[in-house]
Amino acid sequence: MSDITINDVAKRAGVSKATVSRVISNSSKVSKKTREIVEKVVSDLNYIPNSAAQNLSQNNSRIIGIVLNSEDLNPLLNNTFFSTAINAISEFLIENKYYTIYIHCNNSKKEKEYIDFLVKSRRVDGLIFLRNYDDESIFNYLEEISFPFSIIGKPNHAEKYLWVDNDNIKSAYDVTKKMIEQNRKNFIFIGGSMKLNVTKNRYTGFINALDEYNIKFNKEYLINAKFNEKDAYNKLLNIVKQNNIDAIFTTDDIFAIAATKAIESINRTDIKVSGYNNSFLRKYVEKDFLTVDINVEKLAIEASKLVLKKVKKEKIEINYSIVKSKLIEK
Amino acid sequence: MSDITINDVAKRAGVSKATVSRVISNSSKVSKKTREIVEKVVSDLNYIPNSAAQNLSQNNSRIIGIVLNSEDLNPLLNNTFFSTAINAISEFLIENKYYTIYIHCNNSKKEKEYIDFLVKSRRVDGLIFLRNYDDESIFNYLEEISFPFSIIGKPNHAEKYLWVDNDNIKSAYDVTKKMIEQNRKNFIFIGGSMKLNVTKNRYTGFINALDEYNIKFNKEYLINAKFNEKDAYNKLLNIVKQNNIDAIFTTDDIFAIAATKAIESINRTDIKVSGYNNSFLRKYVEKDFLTVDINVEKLAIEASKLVLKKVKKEKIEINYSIVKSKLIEK
DNA sequence: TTGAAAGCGCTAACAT
DNA sequence: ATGTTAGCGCTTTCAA
Repeated sequence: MSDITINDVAKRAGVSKATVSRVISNSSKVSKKTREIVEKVVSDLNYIPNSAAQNLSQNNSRIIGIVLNSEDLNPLLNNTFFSTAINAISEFLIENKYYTIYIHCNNSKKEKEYIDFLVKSRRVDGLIFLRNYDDESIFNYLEEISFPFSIIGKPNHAEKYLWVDNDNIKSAYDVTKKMIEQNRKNFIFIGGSMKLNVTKNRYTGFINALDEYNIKFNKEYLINAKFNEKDAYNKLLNIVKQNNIDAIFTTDDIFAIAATKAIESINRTDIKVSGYNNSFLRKYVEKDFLTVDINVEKLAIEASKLVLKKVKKEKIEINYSIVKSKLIEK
Repeated sequence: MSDITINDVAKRAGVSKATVSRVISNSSKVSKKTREIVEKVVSDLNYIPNSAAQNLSQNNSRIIGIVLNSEDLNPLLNNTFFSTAINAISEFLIENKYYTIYIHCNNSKKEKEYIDFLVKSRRVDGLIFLRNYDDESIFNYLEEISFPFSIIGKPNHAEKYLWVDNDNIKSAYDVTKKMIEQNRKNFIFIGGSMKLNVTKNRYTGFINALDEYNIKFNKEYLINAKFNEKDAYNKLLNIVKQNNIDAIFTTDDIFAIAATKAIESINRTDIKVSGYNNSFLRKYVEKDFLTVDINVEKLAIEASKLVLKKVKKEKIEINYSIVKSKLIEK
């Protein structure tokens, strides 16, 4: 490695390193002539500034951390959410001269410690949380030390933080309404833990639609399942067998697929099913179902924009961004 | 933000910052007493060293870059390879006090430029390439400037670089042999581009097994497909319909699924199918097929180990690592 | 418009 | 065993 420094450039160009710095940062008043000379040398020597030196003197890192808690990993592996989000974020940030560091907290207890280390060592300028958790203490902490971060998924204290999300109440309402209009009345609801806002909100939208049509929902048909196929499958099968079910609303295509296979296994393909995420997995079941495209790219980019604004201390008019989701029928 | 520095700690502990530095780096001889005093202050003030300053004076970054070329993105999205690899790498590296930066080259032409920037700006100490490409000029360049990197997937110039891979020739041989032993003779081979070493090697192993049993392979049954279901599906269907096929060897579960659906559609489920990657997608087809678990975690970790050794200038006995894959039958 | 010089927070060689 | 000091490579004030 040659390791050209600003001094080499300065010497060769016959100027001071301050001038080179000015040309590099593309700012301050430098005469056109000087600029051209310096630029020529920079290009000849293929000079690229040492980032550690820049970071030290500017007290930043130009790195945004993407944080994933390991509890989220399993569901995400069955999903393109993770890859899509990371790719979208990194693509967006790199256009803005920021890099993305990826932190996977494989140990929930260590999360605070990890993040504290990152923040205090100034290794990152900001953070993006891939998910909202029930426990928001880490958000609270970061807010206290006024460290920039944004969250994908509306947090409980939505007014305090920067976040992006779909309107889950509305999308669930729309999906449910669609099924009701197809003469469905006897619903099962399958979702993840009710501790997750996403489950709560979709449940709310679901109930709203039923209320509007004066359909009442039997709480015994509310299934909170683990994110693996078998769990939802088994619970569901019991209910369907013994009851007059004609529709199954689920909060994830994974559940929807489980549901589809369950009803196929007992030849009840007349039952309507809906899911979320517009997963490519839908290709792998015979019977298609309703789903919702949550637009992960957009969520990722909006979250990046928000945290970047905060980092750059730009004015933030609205502390959140609602990304439109889309009902997919075929 | 308080931004405690080494000076604050030194002052408070009544020692010089050199001593604090020694305590931090946990090295040199510091008296037990002094160490305890300093450690107390460090913990009281919750001091964490500024990474930019450390990086600048040590001329490193403690960051390893994971590079993905966008050409690879599409196939990877249908796969857990990407998420699994990134998570395994980052988990391993963080235990070794390294961070992972993720670079997605959305523009192949810019790859060299991006990487050059990362390297020259000293933003990364090493790189891990998630895939091997036919064009190895970037590897060649990095080798010339002796910048540490490793590759997941055996490169053409295997002796020159650090890499990890499975023994694809052997695994393909094993799979094929297994099918032959089940009295299969008339094979179709479906793989990606023959420019990819992985395709070439699996094809070689496939042919080796056939040769051993004196079965000859009709080259017209060699399908090089794009990584989307339809492509393989259509080509395949034509061949199967008109010929006496009894087995389909494929280099990816995605292809295997396409194949399975194709043969199901014409009621030829008597045909044996094999794939690669032990994908969770297998759950979503009726008829199961043979597959190979390539052990992505291990590949990722071995690649991390190799590049880390290079970064730390440790002696590297063998420049590659062959990770055992596993034939999965049910 | 340009340069000199201080300083960012740390490490490491040297001295004691 | 500990302190002094000179960098690391940049940015940024201040002066000219």
